[in-house]
Amino acid sequence: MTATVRGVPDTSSRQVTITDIAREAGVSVPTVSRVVNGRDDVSAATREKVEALLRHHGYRVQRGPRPSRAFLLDLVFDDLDSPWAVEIIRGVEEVAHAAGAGTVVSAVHGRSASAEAWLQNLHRRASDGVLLVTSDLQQDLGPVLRESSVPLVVVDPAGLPPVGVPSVGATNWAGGVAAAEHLVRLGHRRIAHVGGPAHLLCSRARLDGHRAGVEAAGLVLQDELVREGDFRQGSGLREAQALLDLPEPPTAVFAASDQMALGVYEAVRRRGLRVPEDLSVVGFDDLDLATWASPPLTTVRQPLAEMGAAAARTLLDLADGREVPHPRVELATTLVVRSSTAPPRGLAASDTESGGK
Amino acid sequence: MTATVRGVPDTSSRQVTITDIAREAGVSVPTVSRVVNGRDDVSAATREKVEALLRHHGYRVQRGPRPSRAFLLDLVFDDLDSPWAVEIIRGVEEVAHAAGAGTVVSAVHGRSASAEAWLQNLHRRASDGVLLVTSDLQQDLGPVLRESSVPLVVVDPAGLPPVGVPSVGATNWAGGVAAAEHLVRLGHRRIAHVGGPAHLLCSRARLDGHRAGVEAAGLVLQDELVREGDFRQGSGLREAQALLDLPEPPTAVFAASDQMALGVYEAVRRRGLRVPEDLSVVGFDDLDLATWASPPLTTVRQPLAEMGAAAARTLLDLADGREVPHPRVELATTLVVRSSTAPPRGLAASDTESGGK
DNA sequence: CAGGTTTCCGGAAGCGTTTCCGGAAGCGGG
DNA sequence: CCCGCTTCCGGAAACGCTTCCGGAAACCTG
Repeated sequence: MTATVRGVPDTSSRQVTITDIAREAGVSVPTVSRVVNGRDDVSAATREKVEALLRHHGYRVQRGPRPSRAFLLDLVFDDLDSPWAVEIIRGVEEVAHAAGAGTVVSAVHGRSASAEAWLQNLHRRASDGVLLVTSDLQQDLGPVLRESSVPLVVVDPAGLPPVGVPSVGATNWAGGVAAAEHLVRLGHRRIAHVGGPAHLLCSRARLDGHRAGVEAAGLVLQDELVREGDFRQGSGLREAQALLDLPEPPTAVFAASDQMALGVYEAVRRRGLRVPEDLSVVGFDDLDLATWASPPLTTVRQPLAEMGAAAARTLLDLADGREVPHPRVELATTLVVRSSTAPPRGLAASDTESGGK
Repeated sequence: MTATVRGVPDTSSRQVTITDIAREAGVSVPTVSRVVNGRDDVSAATREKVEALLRHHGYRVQRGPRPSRAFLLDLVFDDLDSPWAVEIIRGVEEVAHAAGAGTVVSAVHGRSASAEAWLQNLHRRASDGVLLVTSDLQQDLGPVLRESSVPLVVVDPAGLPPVGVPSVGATNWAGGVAAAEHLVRLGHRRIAHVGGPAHLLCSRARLDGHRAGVEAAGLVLQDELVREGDFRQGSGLREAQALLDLPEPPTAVFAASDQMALGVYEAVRRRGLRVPEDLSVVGFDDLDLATWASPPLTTVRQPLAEMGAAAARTLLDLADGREVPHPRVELATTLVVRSSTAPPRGLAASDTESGGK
């Protein structure tokens, strides 16, 4: 099968118009127009005939009025390098699909350079709205999008979203509290934090929650136990190694993402230690991989798909010119206890809280 | 901040036209047209003035000629429930973005019911082409898409793609051989296979490769050691448990996906056994999670992003009416040795091949 | 300053499509 | 056979936009 394949079957000379179709079908131009637009005041016979020709010539409308809506939602990530993203995509896609809209996924790899070009594309395809996900660009793009009057919703805002821009997030702070409380109850006193980039709102909220949960038990979160990562596994490994090198290493680690938690696992493994016997680990997100890590990871569940879905619904409301009742939504996080947390070594399982899901 | 937000700022009465803008700006209609289309034969002052009005009124083209290309690529998955997908998306998005096109991601959850509706959407938005990923729908949709003359490329074909439809895959068979050879060289004799759904081409190829690799060493792959999963973790767990229950359990497992390999990990963990001491495990895909599993997973790398990119390039070629030189492409798989494979218990590390990455 | 070139813009014509309106059939009931 | 009604379709006009072309003004160049 070495035959090559041609893309457009009929590249005769010029795009066909309804005039051509009309002439060939022996009907008038308006009639063809009616068929194309699915009006019902055309006889079955005529419709059949015209439709056949339409299909045969691969007719595509090429001037006429543009539809008021493009039925496209733009979903913009900073990067597409994590299973994280697919959860959001799934939520958005489901809602968009139900509304007959397509989901355009893009990544503004890093810098505004490509963002400029991306904006042009956006404008050309007349997207109905933009969902911006945890992006540093939020600050740069926000105003531009605002001005171009494209509906905008921010998912998991990186900072305070501009006024008038609805956002959907999760209760990061509460999640941090829950994680800390869980570990405290197990008897841990030195609970380290491996956070995300400090300039992100969600990172700060998780850390503050952690601190609050610890302090509620009359403990303090020492500075040496707070490390900054970038949500990726590598940073979890790196920071966990630093923590284990401490003269008095922690007995538990709360990592601000599941991926970093896996990095912590690896640091533990490389030391010949074990989770949770030597170190308890709590993650954040509850991605698929949390269930299937060895051991299954205790983590703070963040309903990513639901967040995407909620954001998409809000965006569709905006695009339709409906009012958005709740410009700021935070969905609840919940602690999911699995097998990566246990009482610290040397402490009898007093009021044990570990165990299966 | 309880203020509601309105989507469309100016819903005065009627959509603004360039005629309105022209009148208000005190210029002619063609001039506004030129500004809108970014022509360069407009003075800076005039352009500025018109652009301001355009923005202010939120002008959107509403008739004129449609662009010949929509600059949209449709990327269709069966389901969006795996980190798998995001790799493909990334590859496609990169190429599409570079070509100024958007990537529309959708999931035809299961059945043709929604596929029908989806096709309608597709047609309405006049997508430039469709990338179909490992879908059972390939058979159903293929012909329909064919007739509607939408360029189509199949990624990781589920079966033999229809003639005339280019496809991009990976050398699944060779990957299976590599995995088996690696395990045989470590001294394994009973190497089980946990495969994907048998009706998928890639599943069959991986199993056949496994068999071939084993037989090349003068061994046979016994039927009891061949299990069928669905590429997801749960099935890996289930099938591995069945294998471990065998009177003479295998000393190594080749799972046809990384996710199933993690399921195998979990089965081993639940038995109180260890990887690789008690069971060597090889996966397939080399997703991110393979690197960060405990222990890091030896796996057959499948260049998913590159596959997506190659498919997208092919699709763009088709959409442009260029000829596609290679209707069928298979990208190379490579074995990545990490720490989940070792010689079987009771066998001295003869010609050891385990070790770090 | 004459002549040529470039820059910038408007009038007119044209694009493919839709909308409006009216007329020709077809049909059943008186 | 006529009447009113519906169904189906065509001519003409309108739609919003683009392209073509020519002319006025500004800007050089010697």
